[in-house]
Amino acid sequence: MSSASPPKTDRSTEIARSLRDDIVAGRLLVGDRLPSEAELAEQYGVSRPTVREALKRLAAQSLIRSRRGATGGAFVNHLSYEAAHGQQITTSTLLLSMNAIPLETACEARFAMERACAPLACARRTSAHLDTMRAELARQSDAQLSDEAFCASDVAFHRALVDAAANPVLSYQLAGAVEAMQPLMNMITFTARDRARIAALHRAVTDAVEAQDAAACDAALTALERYTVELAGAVMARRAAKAPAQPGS
Amino acid sequence: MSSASPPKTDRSTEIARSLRDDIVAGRLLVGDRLPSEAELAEQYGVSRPTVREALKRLAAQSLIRSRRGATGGAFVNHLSYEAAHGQQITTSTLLLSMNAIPLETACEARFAMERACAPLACARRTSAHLDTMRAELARQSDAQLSDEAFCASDVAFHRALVDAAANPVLSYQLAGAVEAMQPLMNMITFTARDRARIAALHRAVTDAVEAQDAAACDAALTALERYTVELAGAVMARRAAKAPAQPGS
DNA sequence: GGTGTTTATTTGTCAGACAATTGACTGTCC
DNA sequence: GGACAGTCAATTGTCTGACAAATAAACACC
Repeated sequence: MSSASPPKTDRSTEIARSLRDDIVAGRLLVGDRLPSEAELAEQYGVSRPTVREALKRLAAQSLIRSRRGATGGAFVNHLSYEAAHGQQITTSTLLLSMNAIPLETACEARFAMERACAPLACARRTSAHLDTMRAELARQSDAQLSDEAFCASDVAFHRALVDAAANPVLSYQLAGAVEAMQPLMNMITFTARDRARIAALHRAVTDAVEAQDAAACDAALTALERYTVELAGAVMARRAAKAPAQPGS
Repeated sequence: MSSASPPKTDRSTEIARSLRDDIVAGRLLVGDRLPSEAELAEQYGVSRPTVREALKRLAAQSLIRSRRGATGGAFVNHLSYEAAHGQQITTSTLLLSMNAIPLETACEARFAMERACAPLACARRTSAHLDTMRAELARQSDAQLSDEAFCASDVAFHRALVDAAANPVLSYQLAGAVEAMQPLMNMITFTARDRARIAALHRAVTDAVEAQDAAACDAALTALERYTVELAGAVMARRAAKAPAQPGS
């Protein structure tokens, strides 16, 4: 029953999964050195290029890092928040762009999670967080700011809010949600009035966090969500009006 | 300035990044076929194995899929929720296990996000969701259940709760948080009394969802979080007592 | 004892080859 | 003319063997 079935998957995929299981299950610990490519090739009964493809798969997920030289080899990576973060953003961005997700759905998810952070942020915010939020607020009032920079500032503002919750796991999760939406937001051209209103809502959030008023913060975020959806809806409607239903082929 | 600096990264890493950028930026759309490996090798001025390593990196992130045969090749993948999900779980699991995250922090993040789903779940739950939750509740009352199966049922219960919010983006995010914690929870041996109490709290959550009472649901989840942390804390303390501070090397 | 050099090990890359798979083309038979 | 089978070409999957580059340890030399 073991060798009867022709392997449906590639050898390199199998090997990668085998090694990944070893890492996830703790049979290979952080910092451990994997056998050399030649040894792995012999162990699995394949050639070195095949092993290398498997290792590259793991490297793509930041599970291992490779160094060459006498004491080189592949080492089990310490998955930092930063690396996890980066993958989270890539995955979330693609998920959003490839699945025709209504902006409303994405917004809802994002603000739901952000509201989850709010009580913690209110309880634990430091002056550093407040300073960051106020600094971004100031930038957002600058009429010279490009739309892209405005969106970037928006992201920075919300990141500061999330970080104020002082829970790295939450920060990591939210980073994906917030930053993945930036490309979507970048498609919006903001009028001066839009910006003023968004900044005002941001100010309400900041004030609530400073006052450690979780309920007010929640309300401000809810209002911000509603306005964001409204704005985006208007943009989409305008775009749809300009390029009406795909002409049939 | 272009060729002066010796490339610090591998060629295969560069190629992978180049192709990934093409995908993320939309220059390659879902379903598009990439050039064949031989063509890519020529384009980038490298050999085919190097191209293959790059492609394997992208495959590891579910960005492409490969098929062989006359019309085969590498195609830009449609990133399904399922695939994103799987990566999310792997990443989150590793992040939790490798960063010595206090269980309290992980719990806090998870329940914060789950509470974020609660109002939506209350508003939108269908009878199917309620049925699933009640079915898992029934399983959890079975004294014959192993600890692993109990944990698995716990995960299934919370997944049903999250899915009831009817927001796929939220489901995808939460799946990582909930399932990544399962290995941690599996380390806990539950007494009959623990199980009874957890089941009771689950019942309270279910009743609140059925009654569409968001406040009660929030309260029940908060109580559940507190009890989970308490339980885990007791386990950790017992373990620490048995194996006191690492003896110096 | 300190310093510079050699050397062994390991990854990164290349070239060429063959097997396996799969769709498309083609020719035959009804 | 149409259905069916065989052949073919394109492409990925894998192997072999080789060389280059990096790197730390061992070693020779002063």
